[in-house]
Formats: sequence, C-alpha cells, structure tokens
Amino acid sequence: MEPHGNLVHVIRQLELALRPRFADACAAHAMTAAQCTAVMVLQQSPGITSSELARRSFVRAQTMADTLEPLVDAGLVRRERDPRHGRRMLLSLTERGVAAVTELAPAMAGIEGLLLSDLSPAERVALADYLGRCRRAVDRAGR
Amino acid sequence: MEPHGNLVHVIRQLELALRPRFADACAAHAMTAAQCTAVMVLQQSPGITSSELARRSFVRAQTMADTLEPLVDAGLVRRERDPRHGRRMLLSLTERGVAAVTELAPAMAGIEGLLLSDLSPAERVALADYLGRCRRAVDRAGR
DNA sequence: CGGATATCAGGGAAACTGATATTA
DNA sequence: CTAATATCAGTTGCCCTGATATCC
Repeated sequence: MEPHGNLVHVIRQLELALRPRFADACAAHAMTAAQCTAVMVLQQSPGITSSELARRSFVRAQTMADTLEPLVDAGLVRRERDPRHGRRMLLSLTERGVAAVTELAPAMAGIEGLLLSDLSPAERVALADYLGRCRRAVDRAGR
Repeated sequence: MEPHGNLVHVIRQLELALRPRFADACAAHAMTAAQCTAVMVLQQSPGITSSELARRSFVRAQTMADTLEPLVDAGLVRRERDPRHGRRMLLSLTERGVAAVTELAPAMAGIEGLLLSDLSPAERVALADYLGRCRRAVDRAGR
C-alpha cells in the first residue's frame, strides 16, 4: 500500500526539523552547518580533493570551495598541492580541526539521541543500515 | 559501535542528494520545492491555517507565508477568512491545486522508488515506520 | 492583559549556473 | 583533444530574526 513519494517528504521534514539544532551546535564552535559537515567527512577521509569531497557531499565543486575557504582561513583545514599532480589540492584537518570535530561529537550524539529516542537499539541499527543503503542507491544513480 | 551523530549526517546527505530531483519535478509544474511540499500537505490537511501549516513543516510562520503567496497568486491555493475567527485565514487547494498534486504524484513516486531501490518491501515498511517515529520524536521535543 | 495569527522589512547560509585557466 | 580540477562571478530558493497590527 505504501508509497506516494511520502518518504521523500518525511526525509525533507526530518532534515528541516534537525537543522536548527545542528546549526546551533555548529555555531557554538564558530562553524556553519555545511562547514561542520565538511570537517566531519574530512576526518574520516583525509587526503581527498575538494572535488571529491563535493561529490561525496552531493554538491558542486564551487559550493564546496565556498564552504572550505573559511575553514582554511580559520586554520581548521589544511590544503596542500598534490606532489604527484600539479593541479590537485589535497585536504586534511589540522590539529585544531581535529579538536573541533572532537568537541563537536557530544552535541552531535545528543541530536542523534533525540532523533532515535523512540527506537529500540535493534531498530536503530536497522534504520542506520536502511538509510546507508538508500544513500548508496541514490549515489549509484549518480548524475 | 554506533558512532557519533552519524545518522543526522546521513539524513542531511540524503535530503541534499534528493533535492535536485525533487526540485526538477516541482519545476516541471512551475513550483519550487517548498511550494510543492506545501500543496502536498494541504491536500492531506485542508482547512488549516498558515501558522499550523508552518508548524507541521518545521518552519516559521513568516517563511510559510512567503511560500504560500505565489501559490495563492497562481490560483493553486485558496485562502479565506475563518467565519468563526476574524483573524484566521483557512487554506485549501483549488481545483488547479488538486490537479497539480495529482500530476506531481508519478514523479514523486519515481524519486521514492529510486531511494528505496535496494530495500525489500518489508524493509520499506519498516523504514517508513522508523522515520515516522523519528519525526514524531523530534516534533514532540518541540522548540 | 497575554497568546496566537498574519504580515512587513531586512538579512544570511548555502545551494545553483556560467565561464575560465590549468593540467593529466 | 578531452576530462577533471580549481576558482571567479552572479543568482536564487528558502530559511531566519525583528517589529507591528489585529483578534480571541
């Protein structure tokens, strides 16, 4: 019986509902939501390029460049030329960047705790699995 | 090993990944994503006020007013004074509004189909249940 | 008097398209 | 030559805060 594009709507609502909390947590460390997302991804995938980071974040390269610029200026992200490729710039977190992600973690866990507050541990695991597969499915469809 | 605010990040990514497809489907009927969302909610809950619609959509009353204005101008949404309450304006879809939602449905179902393409029917039902409970949990926490 | 609604005014975060220079 | 990267410039959708008038 299910779908009428309803789930897409629910995901939009959920993102919208969490956005202010997420933004507040980021602002507490002088970052915007997009910047916060970037540093969290960078921690898990150091040494990637801005274009690659953009692809993984589902935005254009120009958008990611705008997001990263203040982070580089603030000394949270390091950007150095790829010695094997004259054009590419490789990204990584500085010590301050790592510290920011670490300090951010409790607030992020708190938001997730609220989100999942009605789900059992087993359901949380299942939800994470389903959403991960949804993300890969959309990613695979690609451009 | 359940990590740190990861699900919040996945939901953000998912919304971002679906956004262009959603926006394109809306644009095909001369609507923006926010407008599209509004008419879909209005179909399910006719006769509500703009403020109530804003609450259900997790945005401010001013934002919803901005979203609705072009829809009223375009003749998709009707706005009439509540006879029992001099200030309230009750919203409902016009015939053209209903037609727009109907024509939109296939594209929305297509996007949802892509999103769920890796999940079994049972998993889809479970995911819808979990996300609905997440939405209510966040809603209940309120402001 | 609050409390809720509607609405005007201004602002900001974050995505987009288009164009260009460089390099494998 | 083509494809990918980086980056400059402009635009848009869409959310926000603040303030005000109206109505139960």
